[in-house]
Amino acid sequence: MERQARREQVLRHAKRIFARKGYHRTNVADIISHARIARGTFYLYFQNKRDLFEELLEQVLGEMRHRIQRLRVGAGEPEPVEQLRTNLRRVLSFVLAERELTDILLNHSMGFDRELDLRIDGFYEKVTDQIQRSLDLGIQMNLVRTCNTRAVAYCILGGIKEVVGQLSRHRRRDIGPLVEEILDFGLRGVAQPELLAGLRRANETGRVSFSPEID
Amino acid sequence: MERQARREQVLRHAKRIFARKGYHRTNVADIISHARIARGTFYLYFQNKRDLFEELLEQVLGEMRHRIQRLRVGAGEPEPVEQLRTNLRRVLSFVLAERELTDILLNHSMGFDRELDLRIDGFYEKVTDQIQRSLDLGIQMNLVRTCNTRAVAYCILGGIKEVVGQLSRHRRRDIGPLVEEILDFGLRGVAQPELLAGLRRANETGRVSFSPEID
Amino acid sequence: MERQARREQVLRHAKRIFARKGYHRTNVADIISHARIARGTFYLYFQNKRDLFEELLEQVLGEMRHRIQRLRVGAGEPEPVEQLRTNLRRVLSFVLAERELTDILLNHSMGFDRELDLRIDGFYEKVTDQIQRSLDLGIQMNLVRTCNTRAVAYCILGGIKEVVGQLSRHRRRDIGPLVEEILDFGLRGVAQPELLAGLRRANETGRVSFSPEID
Amino acid sequence: MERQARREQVLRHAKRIFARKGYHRTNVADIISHARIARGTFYLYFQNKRDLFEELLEQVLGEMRHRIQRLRVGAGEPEPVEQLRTNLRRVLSFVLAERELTDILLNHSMGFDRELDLRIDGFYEKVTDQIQRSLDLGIQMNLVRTCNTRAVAYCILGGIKEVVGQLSRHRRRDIGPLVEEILDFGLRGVAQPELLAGLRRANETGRVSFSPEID
DNA sequence: GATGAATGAGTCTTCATTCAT
DNA sequence: GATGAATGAAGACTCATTCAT
Repeated sequence: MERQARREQVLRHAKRIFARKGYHRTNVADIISHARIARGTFYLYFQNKRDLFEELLEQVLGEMRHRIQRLRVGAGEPEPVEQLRTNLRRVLSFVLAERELTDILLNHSMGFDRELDLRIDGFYEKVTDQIQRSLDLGIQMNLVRTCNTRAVAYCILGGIKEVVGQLSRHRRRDIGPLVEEILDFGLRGVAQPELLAGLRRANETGRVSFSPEID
Repeated sequence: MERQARREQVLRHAKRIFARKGYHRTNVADIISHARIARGTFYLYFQNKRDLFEELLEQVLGEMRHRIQRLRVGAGEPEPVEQLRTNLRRVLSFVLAERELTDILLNHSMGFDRELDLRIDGFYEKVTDQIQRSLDLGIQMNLVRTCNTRAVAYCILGGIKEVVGQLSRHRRRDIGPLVEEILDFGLRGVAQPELLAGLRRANETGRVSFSPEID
Repeated sequence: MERQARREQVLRHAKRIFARKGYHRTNVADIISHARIARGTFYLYFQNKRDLFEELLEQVLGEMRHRIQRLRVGAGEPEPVEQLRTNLRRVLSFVLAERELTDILLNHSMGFDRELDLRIDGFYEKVTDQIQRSLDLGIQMNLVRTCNTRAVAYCILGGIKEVVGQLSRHRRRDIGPLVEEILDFGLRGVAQPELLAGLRRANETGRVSFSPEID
Repeated sequence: MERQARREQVLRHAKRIFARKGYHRTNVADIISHARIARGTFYLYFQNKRDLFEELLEQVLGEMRHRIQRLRVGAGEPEPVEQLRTNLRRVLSFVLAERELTDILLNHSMGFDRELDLRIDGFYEKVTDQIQRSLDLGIQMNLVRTCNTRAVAYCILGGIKEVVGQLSRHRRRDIGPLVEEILDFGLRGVAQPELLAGLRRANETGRVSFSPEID
């Protein structure tokens, strides 16, 4: 367990430096000097620099995968919009809490090595799939207008990436309004026109909702 | 002229390699071996690798800046939506025509050196400003619903970046439907709810329009 | 301390090579192969080749500055001639002891880079000033004939440089007679004619002296 | 002859640049840009950079050899001191007239390649021999005191080199006094003590002389 | 002859990784 | 386990020289 603590100490420092300078401009000397360990010690805990980076990347991806949950339909499940909101909120919270980590994923994405690049690509591909499936489901449920769900999924993914990327770079405390803003924009973008009439921002809660009965 | 032709030959090859392998994994040896020139020849035309890359980057940014035009309001000017469509179409056409070049900007963005990173950031910042100003204008004209225009501008920018990024990587011939899809999504996301009733995709043209008279 | 020892090992080898081949014909490969260290190791101890050379140069200049002492006049101080003799002896001893080092200063002087060239120039300028001041003092004390002390100072400096340069290149054990020869030549060149009658080489000691009472 | 004119044009420019920056810091680009000829043209007139330099060096050495004439003893020949004076005057005149050329020899001496270095060494060796022979002759003629003529020859050579080196770097118009100063210093340094009484500087001419009849 | 684009050997420098202590 | 000195492969850049036009 001592070992694990040590690893984490180094990871903590490396994370900060990678976020600040990017993968290529960060060298092992930077990491060990900040972590206050010897050169050799570094290689006692990590196979190499790429390995350390991979681990950090896996942390972000893992946490992100965990926080982005597939929409569930069924009795007892929250409304779809509510599930989207929760997903978004979880993602943005993570960004806020681990700004450096997410900055690595979002602002220094790509250009490491073939395998890591593919892993990031794969992650985004998965998320896109999930968004697309949700849209397809929405169409089936007659909540979403018919559209090229792949293209729209990319739009949605991109929008979130961008907002999240900005969030990871700039100081910001309260994500609530931001979540609503994104959700609002996205939902309006895909909603069935018929539902749009009922879609408005409830003044009291500032929340987007499709539930006319709440209104 | 001879000189310029040579430069362009090298740029052409370098472009392809940068797009394929990214900035850091590409070395001068790669470039010269593909361009079939000697090491010294490279330095006859470019100060160094970074310089060559900067030139390519400037090509993309310059062309993009040129193709993204500010919305003009006034008699004789096309409808705002039409102007958006034209911008989008011009951007996507460029991506299709110069897939490798745009891939550099979109998929290998960031992590070069401080200055180039800033230049890319600056470009996106400018585009975001432009989107935001358009939204603000739209609100004034009562075409756009009130919203946090900065946040929404990021969503829109991100959506376009993502679609464009995908486009630069995958083969695709016809951008028409894609343009409409993005436009549709984005317009619905920001439009005044009152206008949404009149907004639909005309079956014949496949075009989004706010003009109820077309209907 | 280990570090310092290593540095000195490299300096020792570099010194020999610089002395043999000169600065420009010596490359880092030469140095590391003689010092039997790896390329990287070299840069562990020195920023670059120029840096290493600068250090050697500074060693010579420092030691030379240290060994050339300003003439002191006053009760209890040795006779001026004796002080000159001691200076000269100290300089020549150093040359003999550190033939390679002084060879660098004397036979490969100039042509490195602007800054190092200036440093050597500056050193010689300082020495010339010192010689000139001694001559001026000698004139005041009526030991030295009136003359253009600047020009004569250059003659003296040049004479010493040349002898010393030869000494650094050729094998020679005993500097005593050489010191006397230079001193004799120089003193006769500048002495007040009135004193010259009393100036002769004492047969027993082989030493030049202005002290008539010894006679 | 056209060819020769061209060569000299290039030599003239190269001379200036070599004098200013030294051999190693001067590159072919410098030379051709100043001489306003194409790269290839350079190699039409000179085998290579080293060759061009060698030619300049040979110019200085040749001219110097020519201006330094062996002392002649015999009826109808000028006095030895007068011959020394003439030699010195000729050397210094050349320095003044061809400052850049002599600067190359004197201030950037050594460190080119083995062969050129040896050639310069050889030149100085010859001059030293000549000085030594003159001293030996002087001893025979009872004009010069007994001394280590080799060592003294180096002193004299060095003195002249230094003065000449300074002269080549700094602006100076009138060499007359300088010649006398050096001559005075050198002659006093080696003269038979008996002659020193008669040696003084004639006020009117400023010239050193051993001729008591002038007095 | 003249040109200047092209060449590639030579050099320096960096930095991730290893290994003896 | 920890250390940090040592390594050497990898890569960038320069510049004297050649050669096709």
